[in-house]
Amino acid sequence: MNHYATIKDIARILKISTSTVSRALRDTYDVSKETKEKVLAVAAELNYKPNYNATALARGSTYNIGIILPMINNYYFSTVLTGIQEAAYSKGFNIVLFITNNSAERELAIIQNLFITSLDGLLVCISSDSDSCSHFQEIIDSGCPVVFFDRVPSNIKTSTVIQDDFNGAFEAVEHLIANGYTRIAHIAGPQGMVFTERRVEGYLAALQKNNFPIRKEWIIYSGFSQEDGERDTCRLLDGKERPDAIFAANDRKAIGAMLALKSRNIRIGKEIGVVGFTNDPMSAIITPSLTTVAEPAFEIGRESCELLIKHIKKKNFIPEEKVFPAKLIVRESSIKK
Amino acid sequence: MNHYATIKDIARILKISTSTVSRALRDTYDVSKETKEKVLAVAAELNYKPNYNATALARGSTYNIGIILPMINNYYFSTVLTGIQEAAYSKGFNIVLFITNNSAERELAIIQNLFITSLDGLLVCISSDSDSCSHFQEIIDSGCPVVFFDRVPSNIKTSTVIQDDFNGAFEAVEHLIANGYTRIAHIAGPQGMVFTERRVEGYLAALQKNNFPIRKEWIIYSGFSQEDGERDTCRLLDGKERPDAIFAANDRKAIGAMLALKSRNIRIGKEIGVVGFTNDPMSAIITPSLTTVAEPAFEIGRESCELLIKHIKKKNFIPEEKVFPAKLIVRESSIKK
DNA sequence: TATTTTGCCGGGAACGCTCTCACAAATAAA
DNA sequence: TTTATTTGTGAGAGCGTTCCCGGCAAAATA
Repeated sequence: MNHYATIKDIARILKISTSTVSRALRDTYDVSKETKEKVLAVAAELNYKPNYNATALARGSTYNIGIILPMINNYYFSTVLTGIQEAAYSKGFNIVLFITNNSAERELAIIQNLFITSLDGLLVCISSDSDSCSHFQEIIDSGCPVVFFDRVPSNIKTSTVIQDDFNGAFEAVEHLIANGYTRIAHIAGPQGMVFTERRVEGYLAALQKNNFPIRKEWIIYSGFSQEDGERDTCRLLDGKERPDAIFAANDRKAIGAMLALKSRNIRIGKEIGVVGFTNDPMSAIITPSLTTVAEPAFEIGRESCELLIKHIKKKNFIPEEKVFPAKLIVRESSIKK
Repeated sequence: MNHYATIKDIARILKISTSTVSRALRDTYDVSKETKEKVLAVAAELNYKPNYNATALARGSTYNIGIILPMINNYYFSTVLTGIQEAAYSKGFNIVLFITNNSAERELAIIQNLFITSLDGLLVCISSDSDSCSHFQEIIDSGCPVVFFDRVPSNIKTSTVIQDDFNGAFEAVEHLIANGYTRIAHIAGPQGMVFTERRVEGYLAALQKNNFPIRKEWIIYSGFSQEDGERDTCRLLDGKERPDAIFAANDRKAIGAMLALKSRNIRIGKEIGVVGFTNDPMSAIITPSLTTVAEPAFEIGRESCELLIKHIKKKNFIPEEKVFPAKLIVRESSIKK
């Protein structure tokens, strides 16, 4: 490794003790102005850099927080991560990033090999088919604060940050109904995930409120990708009864749906309405533009991180549950005109 | 911090020395099978986790690499980061992420406060207006391997990984010429950046090869965003002589250009051709679909990281320069038909 | 003047681990 | 049997900090 000057070097040069140097560098009061200045001068001259590992070992706390994400190469997660980073940076924390690729195995491997002793806290969005909750529980029990966001486990008591999936879905479906669509299908996320269920519940609640029948075959659970959306839509179109609107669990699936409709020359909006969820920039670019439910991704990331840091700073925190509102953004894909 | 069992605890229980425990856990040969098994059993029972900071301090090397990126919430960088993460994970390295928000000040602040002693290496894409090269030089001189990718500084001798910007731009413009466009403008990235210049050079070389005149007013330097592309395009359209094709330095700018053309009811392709650079998924979604030059983002990330790890493992490396080919993807926006 | 307070500093243990060296016991070679 | 080699283990220093404790002079108070 690179060899930098240490406080011992500074102490030797100034013929003072290492403790004094340490105090001077940390700007503690117990040191005279002159020696402090001398120390800082020598430190600058030697290009002194504090050894993070030594500090962490001595103090018992690193300024690192671990982030576990299913993926980062889409709008939502990259924006969340940007928000996390913003909060961490402003509070002097570093981010150690882990990506699970939506794989439960990988998530498990990461957690097991996680050098948890070098992290002050953990921010996690569980992978879609995750079943590693007991491992998280173990980490929490050991005293390491953990905050979950977006995809949260149902059976762990700790802080969570999510968007209002139920009301977002509810509003989306009500909007479709208000615009004259009567046969509304839902292409959902993977079964078993909390946010999938909440969005389904919002969908169902809107149907019930308006006295629309519920058709099981019009709720299709699958993955998050554009291809999943395309496949789900084809299944719907090939069914006995064709819906006249599709509410998708996210924008990628909605875009997949739109591509499927386009390839069959079905006019989006006029013949079949489409609403997504996320407000991916793509939704504004695609033709026709996609009506969607906006999630405050940046804010969710920032808030999650701030909450975690709060927990790190005062232990014995009481878990909080933060819910961000989701906002309907009406565009062309859901207007019959 | 969380309190975990240490090797001392294990040693005390088994009445052996800490050195033996250390050896057993690291699976060194210098320990008998029985004691090793006993140690592992006790370690598992106590839920022993190695203290990363202590290990790093004693060994003089962490398994952390720092990543400095201008931003991550777009296709290119989030995909590069995914590639980096893949390589790091498979080699047992952790990623510490820093984001500069395209700000030179922020980049400088990050570098200065970088706890460089806790990083084995650094992977960086400099921010657009970066002028902090001397700081990087200092880090390199101190013995910390640094690999630059995508946006590389021109005056630092170390390994770099980039795509073939010159030939990508050259092919894009040749393609436009081959499709009958004769007045080709270029909306470029920020002036002074290596990759901006290379793409401009490729653009100019293609014009020269085909004996097209070069018009300074048809080369506009600005930022990377969609809004920049929109603004640049409006300037071109409002100029004395209107171009019949626009080659944009990236897809975001190209999409901005398309939006500007659409809002003026200019038919993209037929009246004015557009070519981008990146192969952002949006380029396939937008109507008409956008012809672009694909960059192998994931591979660039993976390769950069592997190169860095190679440098970490054997010091006194000789700098390498890796260039990935860029590939033209023809779609609708550049076809007159 | 005697005593307490204050400001400044040094000594040294501690954090949890790795690694070198030394040494005894077991084995192989002479 | 003697000598050399291998194998398994322990002792202890060291990595670069922080932090508690105590000392000592100067200043403030009695």
